[in-house]
Amino acid sequence: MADGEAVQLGARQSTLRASNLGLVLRTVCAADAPPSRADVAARTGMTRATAARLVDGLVAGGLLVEGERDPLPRRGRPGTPLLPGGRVAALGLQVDAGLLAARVLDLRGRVVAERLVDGDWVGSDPGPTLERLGRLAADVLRDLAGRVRLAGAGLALPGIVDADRGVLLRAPNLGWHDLRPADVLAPHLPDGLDPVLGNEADLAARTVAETAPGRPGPHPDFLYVSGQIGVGGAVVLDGRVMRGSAGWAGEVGHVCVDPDGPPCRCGSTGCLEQYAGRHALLAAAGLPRDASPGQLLDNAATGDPSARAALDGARRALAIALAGVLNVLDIPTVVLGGHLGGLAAELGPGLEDGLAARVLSARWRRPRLEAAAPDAAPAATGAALRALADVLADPVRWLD
Amino acid sequence: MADGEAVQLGARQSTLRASNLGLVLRTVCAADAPPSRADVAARTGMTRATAARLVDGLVAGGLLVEGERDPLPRRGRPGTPLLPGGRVAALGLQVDAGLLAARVLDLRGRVVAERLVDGDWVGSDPGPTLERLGRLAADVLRDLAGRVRLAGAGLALPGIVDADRGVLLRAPNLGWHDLRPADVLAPHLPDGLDPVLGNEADLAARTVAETAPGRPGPHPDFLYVSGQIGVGGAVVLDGRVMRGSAGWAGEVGHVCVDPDGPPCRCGSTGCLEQYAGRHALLAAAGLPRDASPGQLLDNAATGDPSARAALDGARRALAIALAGVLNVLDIPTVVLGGHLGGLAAELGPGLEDGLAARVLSARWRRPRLEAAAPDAAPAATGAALRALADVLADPVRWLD
DNA sequence: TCGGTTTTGTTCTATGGTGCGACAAAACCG
DNA sequence: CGGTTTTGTCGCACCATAGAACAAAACCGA
Repeated sequence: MADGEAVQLGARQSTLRASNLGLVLRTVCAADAPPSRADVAARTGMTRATAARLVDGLVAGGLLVEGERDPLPRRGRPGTPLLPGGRVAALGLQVDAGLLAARVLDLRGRVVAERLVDGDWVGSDPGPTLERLGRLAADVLRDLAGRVRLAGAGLALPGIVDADRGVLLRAPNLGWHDLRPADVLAPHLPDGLDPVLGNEADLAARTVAETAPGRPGPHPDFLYVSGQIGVGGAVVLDGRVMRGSAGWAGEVGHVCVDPDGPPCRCGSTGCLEQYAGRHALLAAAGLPRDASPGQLLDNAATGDPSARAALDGARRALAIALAGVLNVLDIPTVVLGGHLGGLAAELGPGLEDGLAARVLSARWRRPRLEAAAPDAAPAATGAALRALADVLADPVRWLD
Repeated sequence: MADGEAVQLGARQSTLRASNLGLVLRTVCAADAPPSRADVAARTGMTRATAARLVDGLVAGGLLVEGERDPLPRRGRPGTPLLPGGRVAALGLQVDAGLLAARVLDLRGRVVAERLVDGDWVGSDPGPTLERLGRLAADVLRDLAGRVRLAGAGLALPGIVDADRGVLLRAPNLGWHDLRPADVLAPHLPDGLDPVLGNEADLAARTVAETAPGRPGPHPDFLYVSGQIGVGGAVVLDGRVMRGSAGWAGEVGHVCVDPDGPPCRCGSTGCLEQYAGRHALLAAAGLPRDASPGQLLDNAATGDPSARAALDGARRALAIALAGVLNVLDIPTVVLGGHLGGLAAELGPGLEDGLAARVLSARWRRPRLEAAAPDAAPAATGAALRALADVLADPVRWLD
C-alpha cells in the first residue's frame, strides 16, 4: 500500500445526518418565502417525519427559528414558517484604497451592524491602518452587545492573498506586501475569531452570486469585473467563485488588449487596466485622479472630447478583454462593479455590441451586461457571506 | 410553497451505500498498485468489514476483479489484489478533419480494440462520413465479439455541441452544422447505446486529466490547447474539464491577440487562430496547407526566414493569449496538443518566458508548458473516459 | 517441525438514521 | 357541526456502517 494516502473518507451514518441537516438548512435559506416542515420535506424528497426531526435539531441549535403563522386563510392545518436564525452572524471586514469597513451579516442576509470610514490609504502604513480597522471591528461588535453568535469572520483585501496561510502577498494599490493582518487584528477581536483573507473582487462577486446566505442570485454563471484603481475580476461558475489553483484567479485587469499598448506596472504591455482602470480612465479624460465617475460622465455629456475618447477607449478595451474570457469560459453574463458599475449605463449598449461581435457563441446566446447593486463595501458583505457559507456547508459543527 | 422545486434530494441509506460503493471503486481505480481490501479500508477510513462487503458487491457485479496474489514475500496473511474489471468498457468515437476513429477502452484504461482511418473530411458531406464512422464502430465491436460489457459511448467532434440535445451546432472545419449524429450512427450500434457528444478539445484534455478511468493525471489544473486547423482549448480545474454554462467553453482560438491583426472568420480580428492555427501557421511559413509540422520545423532548422517568422509569430501570439487565460484563472500549467504538441519542443522555452513576463503570479510560481503524449485520436479515448466516468460516479446502476 | 507473530478477511452484534404507515392536531368548507 | 385537507408526531422496521472477536494464511525464529 505504498502509494497514496486517504483521498476521501467513507461516508457513515453521521455523515448522512450531517449532509441532510445541511440540505435542510440550505433549503430554508434558499426559499423565497419561509417554508414549513412539510415544504422542506417536499422539496428535498424526504419524508415529513425525517424533515421534521432535522428541522427540530436545527431549531434547537438556533440555526433555524420558527416564525409567526401567516394569517392568510388556507385549507388544512397551517404550517409553522421556518426562517434562518437571526442570531447567527458573521463579521466582514474590508480594506480598500478609499475605505475601511466592518459589517456584520446575519444568516438571513441582513446587515445587523456596520461602520464605514472613508479616507485615502494608497501607499499607507499597514500597521496603523489595520489597527484602525481592528478598532472599527471592535466598535461594531460592541454595538451588538452579544446579541449575535459570531460564526466566523473574513477580511477582503485588494490584492493577492494566500488564504490558507493568512498572508497578504501583494496589494499594489495599498503598497502592501507580505504581511499577516491577523497579527494586528487579533487583539481587537474575540478569542478564536480569525478572519479568513480573501480577494476584494472574489468576495464582491459573491454578493452577486448569492443575495443572502444560501440564496442564489439571478445568474449562476457570470464574470464580475471590479473597477478599482486597477481592474480586478472574478469568475463565477455554477454559483461558485472560482479561486484558481492557488486562489489568485480573476486578474482580468492584466489581460492584454493591445500588445503595442502602453506599458503596465505588471511588466506587460497594453493591459486592460491601462484603459479601464480608474486612474487610467480619469487621466485619459484629463481629470484629476480623485475625480468621480460622475464627473467623467458629466464631461462626456457636455461633449468634452477627451472624456468621450476615454470612455470609447475603455469600452473598446473591455470588449476585447472580456470577449476573450467569455470565449474561453462560455459565460453569458458580465456584471460590472466598482467605478465601472457607475459607468455601466454609459458603457453598456456599445459594450454589449462589441462583445457580441467577438464572442463565438453570441449567435446562440447574446452576452449580457449589467451593473452590480450600488454598495460602498460589497466585499465586506462577501467576506461575511463566505464565513456563513461554512455554516451552511456543515451545520453540525454549530449545533454544539 | 409556490416557489421553486426540489433542488437536491435528501440522502437516504441507499445513497450512503451508493456513495461508498463509488468511493471504493474509485479508490481501486486511482491506486498505483492493485490494493487489497484492507488497503481500501485504510485509504477510505472505513472498517475492513465495510470495505470488504462493498468490494464483494463490486466483484459480484464485475466492476472489480480479484487478481493473482503477488509472489513477493511479506509478513502476515497475503491480501487479494483488486483491479478494475477488464470486461467493463466504453466506446469512444471521433470525427476530425483528417481522421475517423473508433476505440474501445476498458475500466483499466487499456485500449481493447480500435480502428483508425486517415482521410480528408474538410467540407465533407455529414451523412456518408457518419455512415463510415458507424461501420467503423460496428467493426470494432464485432472484433470484440461480446467480450466486453459496454457501459456507454461518446463521440468527439471538432466544434460546438449541445450535449443534452445531442446536436452538433457548428463544426467550421468540417463545414457541418445543426445535425444529430445519433440519427445516422444508431443503426450501426447496439440498441440503447447512444453516443454522448463532446467537443474534441474538451475530451482530449480529459486524457491528460486522467491517465485511466478514475486515475488522476500529473496536473490537477491546466489549460489544454489543441492545435487543429484552428485552435481549440479546454480548461481543467481540480481534475475536471470545465464545460461552461452551455458546454461551449474553451474557445481559446478566438481570444484576441492584436485588435489590429488580420480578420478572422469568426467576425473578430487578430484571433489567436490567425497566428497559431495549423493553416495560418503553414501559410505564414510559405508551406502548402497539407504540410506537416515536421516540415515546418525542418525549414526553420535550415534557417528558412519565413518558417522562423511563422514560429515566432505563433510563439508571441500564444504568449499573449494564454497569459490572459492564466491571469484570469490562475492556472499553473499549459499542455499543448494536436500540431502544437509537435511544436512544443521548439516553441516551449521562449513561450514559457513570454508567459512568465505577462502572468501576474509568475513571480511566485512560474508557468509551465508541456506537450501532450502523442496520439492520433486522443479525443476518442477522452470520449470513452467520459462514459466510464459515469460508471465510477454511480456504480450501483451497473451492478444489477 | 512447530509455535509465535503479523496481517488479512469474515462473522456477529450494536448503533443510528431514514422510510413508512398510522394517528393526532388545526385549520377551512358546506 | 361533521367532513375534508394539510400539518406535524409517534412507533416500528429496515438497512448500512462501526466495532470487536475470530478464523485464515502467510513469515519468522528456535
